[in-house]
Amino acid sequence: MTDQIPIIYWYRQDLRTHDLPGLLQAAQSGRPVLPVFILDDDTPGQWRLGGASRWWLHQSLAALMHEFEGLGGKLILKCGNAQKVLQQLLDETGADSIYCSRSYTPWAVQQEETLHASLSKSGMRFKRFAGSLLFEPGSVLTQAGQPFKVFTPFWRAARNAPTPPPPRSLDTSCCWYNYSDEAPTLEELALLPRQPDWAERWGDIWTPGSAGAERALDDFLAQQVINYSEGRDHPAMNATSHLSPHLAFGEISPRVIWQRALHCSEAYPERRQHVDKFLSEVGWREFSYQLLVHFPHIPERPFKPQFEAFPWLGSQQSLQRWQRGETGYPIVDAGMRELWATGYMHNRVRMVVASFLSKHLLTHWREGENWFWDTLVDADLANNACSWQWVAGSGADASPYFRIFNPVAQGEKFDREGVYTRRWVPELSQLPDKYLHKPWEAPAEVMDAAGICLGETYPAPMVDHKAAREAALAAYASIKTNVGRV
DNA sequence: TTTTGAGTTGTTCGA
DNA sequence: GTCGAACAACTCAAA
Repeated sequence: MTDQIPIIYWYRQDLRTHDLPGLLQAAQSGRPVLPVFILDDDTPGQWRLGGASRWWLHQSLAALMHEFEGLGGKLILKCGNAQKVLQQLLDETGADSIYCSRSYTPWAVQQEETLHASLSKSGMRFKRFAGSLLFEPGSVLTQAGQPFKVFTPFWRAARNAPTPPPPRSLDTSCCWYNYSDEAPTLEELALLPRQPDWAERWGDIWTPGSAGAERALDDFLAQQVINYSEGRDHPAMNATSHLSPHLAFGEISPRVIWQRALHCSEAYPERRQHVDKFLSEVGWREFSYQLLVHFPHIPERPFKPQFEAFPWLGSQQSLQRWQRGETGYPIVDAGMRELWATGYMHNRVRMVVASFLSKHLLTHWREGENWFWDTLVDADLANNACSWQWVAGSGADASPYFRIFNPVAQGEKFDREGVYTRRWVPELSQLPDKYLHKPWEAPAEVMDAAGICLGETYPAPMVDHKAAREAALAAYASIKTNVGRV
């Protein structure tokens, strides 16, 4: 009775049931399907999930388990080395096949290859399906057959490439495998923070899971997208999609985003420019993934090799002030505190704080990358690594070295009324707009009236902008001579 | 092979 | 206050 031999569907980064080709094919086989999620903290090494991501994962798994109940099935949880756990499951259930959604992070690619080799030796089938991206890495190449290193031509080529396949739903008539052996509960995975529970109120801000993701997309395309191109730069405006954590955990398929966004463009031609801008942000995710696949050292080493010689400084103490939002530059501190309080930071502010760490504090971008990895609910290896390298100047298509964000000018330009800054740095809330982004310039009577004492109630700026800028330019100049010699 | 045009997100300076 | 130019070459991608 081969049709009774179960298929294991192995969940990792794509925590949904909709538009998941591997799950669909398993279900269509008519054989019983056993969906399993394995928490593997063994294989990823330094890139095991960070704290904020674990909180999200817990909520997302709860949502996915609920989805399976609605489908009449049950998602099984396991933890440990995924290869061993899967081998055990094959033995226990008599399954002969494992399906999954293909991964692109270097450790996961390695893990899949090892698994593939060992399974094919024992006659088992291991099938990987494309589910996380619009364009498979390697499918969009230059005319010379090379990966793109510049975003604009990459995205132009992608948009001219065959369009991603339309999303496909799961049939309702699936046959699920009845797994009765022991498996940990969600609580036993111990993904939630305790003592202290710093995520206590995150449930008010976020709705992890596919339903929350779909709602975020629909709301965005119905409302915020109308003014996305400009609004997206203003952190107080709530003009962005907030889809990043949903995408990072695959709760929504990028093909669904693509299809609905284009549909929105067709229905409302005046939104087209904004929709295109939004899609190009999704395009940056695609770009980062294809860079990561072709240059797997990107999370650890500079993309531009001359940056190996960059004279990074940065003390543990200054890193800590940046992490805690105590730099004395209000827009930087607002961003770092938003991150700590919510597991998220507005994109514009991410650039400002990243520029500040790497250029004003001359701290290695990997310190920032690690901090973001641990604290962001949308932490994504490809986006995180490529974006940090972009800001630091060592990445592909990077920000030029002389582009050093002025945190005062950025605050005044993008948070003119100070709504964002006052929200996250409340000790400055009484300061007039004119001085909000540079409290050290406020006259004594203004500071008194606002109840602020620099160095006591709010830190004095930890570096002088002008001096820091010049030091950064000098540091960058020092590796340029290296380029000439190579 | 060589040539040519272009490249996410900025800042500062001087007119 | 506003505007344009300089920043500083370099690498990429296509013709």
